[in-house]
Amino acid sequence: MSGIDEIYSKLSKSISKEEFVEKVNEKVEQMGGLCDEKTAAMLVAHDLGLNETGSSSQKIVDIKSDSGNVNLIAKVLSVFPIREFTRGDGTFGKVGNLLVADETGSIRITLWDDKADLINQGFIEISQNLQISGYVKEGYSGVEVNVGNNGMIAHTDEDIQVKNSSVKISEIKDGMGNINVIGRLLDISDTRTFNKKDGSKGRVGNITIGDDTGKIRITLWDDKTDKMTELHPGDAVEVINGYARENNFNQQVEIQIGNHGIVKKTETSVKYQENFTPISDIVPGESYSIQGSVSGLGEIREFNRDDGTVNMVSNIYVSDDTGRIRVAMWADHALLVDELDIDTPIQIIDAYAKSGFNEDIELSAGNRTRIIINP
DNA sequence: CCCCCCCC
Repeated sequence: MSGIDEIYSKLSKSISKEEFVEKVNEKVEQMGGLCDEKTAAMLVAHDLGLNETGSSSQKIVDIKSDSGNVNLIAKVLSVFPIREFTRGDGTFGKVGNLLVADETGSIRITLWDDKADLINQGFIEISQNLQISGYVKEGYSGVEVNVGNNGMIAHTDEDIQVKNSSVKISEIKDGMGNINVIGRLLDISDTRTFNKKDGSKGRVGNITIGDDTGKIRITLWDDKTDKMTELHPGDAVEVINGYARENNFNQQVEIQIGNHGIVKKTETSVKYQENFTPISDIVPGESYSIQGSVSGLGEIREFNRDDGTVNMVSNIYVSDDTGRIRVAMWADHALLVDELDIDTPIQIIDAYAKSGFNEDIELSAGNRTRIIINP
């Protein structure tokens, strides 16, 4: 082993002796015994992106598509679920992705097979600091670092300052963590209480924010719901360290604010423009916002739901240049008919479209819908 | 981890 000791001495900051020796032995085997240990050690160092002067870590901003093998130290911002696939030769493969960042930027990491398994094994989690060795490739969404058999993922104690940049709402995808975003507060829900699995009471509430790229629902849990009483529609709101999840309710991606997340008022100015859909473009199965004027008014009706509770509904019609649609206004919204006349300008924001009475398309204005009269 | 899409 003396041949490899000399090489290892320059890499000792980046990899344990044990792991290095293991990789050297694997390399010798891979080469069918055609190279000696020292050569194998040099190849392993090369695979790991560690050159022999021992200067190891590359900054993310410097990683380019032709960087070859690289070694970087970065913080995990997001962990994406593993996918399994079948290769052309019939064997199974696994692939997983991370988003990591250092003080110079962020980059996507693609993990293959055993390395992808590290995600499921809980070895890789959001906010961890990792040392990563892999090879750079131009991926689907830009330059990424691939970590396969010859690569390495290790925990590191090194302190990493992450470039703290906020994202636009349209960039937020399922699975993202450490999300910082600024938006205009559009809507605040009531706080609901519910029973947790362990029998204790939980609290949950929602706000909706928008920026110039879209809008997104934010879910606040437990103590974080207290913050909602301090916020008002129109406020500029900053989210720090949220995480994105697709809800299992209507498959929309939302920002979750857990223990480590923050929501607060900020003085930044935020542009938001509601995106209204022409009435003739509405198809069932999605939420829409429309703007037009009242062209029909119904009565408030009370009814009993299957579970015995009483609810009320009123129906109105709204017209724009392209068409006319029925809008069912549920619960408190039903009372608005008393404030409406024919031709009253109105905006119905975030109402669900479905096929209703007589198979006509109608909008359902429930408790996630905002209705603005005389906007 | 929780939730309207219900009426005639």
